Amino acid sequence: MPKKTTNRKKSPANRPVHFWLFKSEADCYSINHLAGERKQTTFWDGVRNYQARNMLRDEVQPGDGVFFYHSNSDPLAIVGTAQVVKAGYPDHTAFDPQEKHFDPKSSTENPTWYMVDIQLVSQFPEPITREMLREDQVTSGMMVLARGSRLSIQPVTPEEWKAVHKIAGVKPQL
DNA sequence: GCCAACGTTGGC
DNA sequence: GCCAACGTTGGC
Repeated sequence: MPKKTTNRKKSPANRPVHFWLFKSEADCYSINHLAGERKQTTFWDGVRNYQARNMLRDEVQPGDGVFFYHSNSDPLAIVGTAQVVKAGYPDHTAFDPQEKHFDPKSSTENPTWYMVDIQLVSQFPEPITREMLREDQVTSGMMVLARGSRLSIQPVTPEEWKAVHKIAGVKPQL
């Protein structure tokens, strides 16, 4: 058997790597926050939308690529990439009344909300703004640009993954 | 700060 | 199960 040369985490059942876009308000949690974490890794808590929850719980897998997007910020942009390092597990911040995203419906026995762990892969040399995304044939179709697009966890196609890296002038590491 | 789009809640 | 009212998101 030849040695694997990539450092990519293997996905379950040889499932191909999927790609996602995670939104975060930069004031609340920016890519610099992630870069400053121990092991540059964090748990992605606070998602309180069922469609996004389903993706975190069922579809997002270790080794998957994540675009880090700053919403409600200046600039509005994809600012870098991360990789998923832990698959969906219960979001414990829903259990704690002290937490902003506390939800009494969710319990340890029957958790409503889920999160994954992600680790920083790269910060782009320059933020890839919505304007830049609109100018490119491939990326202009991304969900994040769609009118009224509020989903905080969004699927990204492999073509979009490549195209954003091309705009950024960065070689995809995933 | 405005407001359109969206998701959730709750009365019926 | 419908749908109006409401709260939130998030671009502009």
